[in-house]
Amino acid sequence: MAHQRIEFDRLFHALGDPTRRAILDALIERPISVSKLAEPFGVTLTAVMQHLQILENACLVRTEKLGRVRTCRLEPAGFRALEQWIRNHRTSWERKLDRLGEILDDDVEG
Amino acid sequence: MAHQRIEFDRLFHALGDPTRRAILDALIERPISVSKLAEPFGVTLTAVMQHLQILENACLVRTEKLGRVRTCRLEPAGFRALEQWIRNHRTSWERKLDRLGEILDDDVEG
DNA sequence: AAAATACTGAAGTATTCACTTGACAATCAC
DNA sequence: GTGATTGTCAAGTGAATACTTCAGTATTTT
Repeated sequence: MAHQRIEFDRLFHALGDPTRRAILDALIERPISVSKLAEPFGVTLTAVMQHLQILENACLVRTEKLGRVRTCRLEPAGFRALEQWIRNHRTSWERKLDRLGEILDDDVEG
Repeated sequence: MAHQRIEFDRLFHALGDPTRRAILDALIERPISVSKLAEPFGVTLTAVMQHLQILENACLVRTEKLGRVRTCRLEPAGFRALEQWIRNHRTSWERKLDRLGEILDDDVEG
């Protein structure tokens, strides 16, 4: 499924940037405007807007403009997709990884 | 923790490429050599080597050279880190996301 | 209406990315 | 040994990325 692949490309790419993960952490607290969001990071409003667009494309953030203020909040879809991706892969990995874990237990601890 | 941040940068960046995710899927089946791994993808050996290095840096893959053959296999650490990241964030998200879910159930506007 | 606020759009820049080519080991098969 | 196989290294290319600046456009506020 090519469409799914692109979705995960966008999702993982979005999460691969520390500023964007920090934006998500900020949005956990509460929905806030773009400029409030930009304050803590040492970057321009424009840069934050660009990050937000990437986060929106990854379905991790949703924004809504009321008057002149654009309010940003978390969007469940992206997180759910990520969890599902892991769940799907964990099933197949577990077999191999747990077996590998046993092997590793012989050499290393932890 | 700056070190942790870099670790997740590498992890998510590694997962953000479809070829690298396909490499991981291939390695679920069994450990294989670099050239066997390269076959299905329409890219050069060198390209696959570069992907492997990124996957190794993300602790998603481990490789070992015996004779002239380098064998690649899954490495648990990266996957475990990813699961932990989600677990850590899910705790804080759940409150907001579940509440958001309820709100969305009430007033879905197009 | 004039000024301040909050964002938007276009364009530019330096860096990183995914990939290639081509020359060079190292190792195995004969 | 010779030659095929398997991988490695260095350098280059075109596209994407993260960021900037600066000139707008709406929307309050006064």
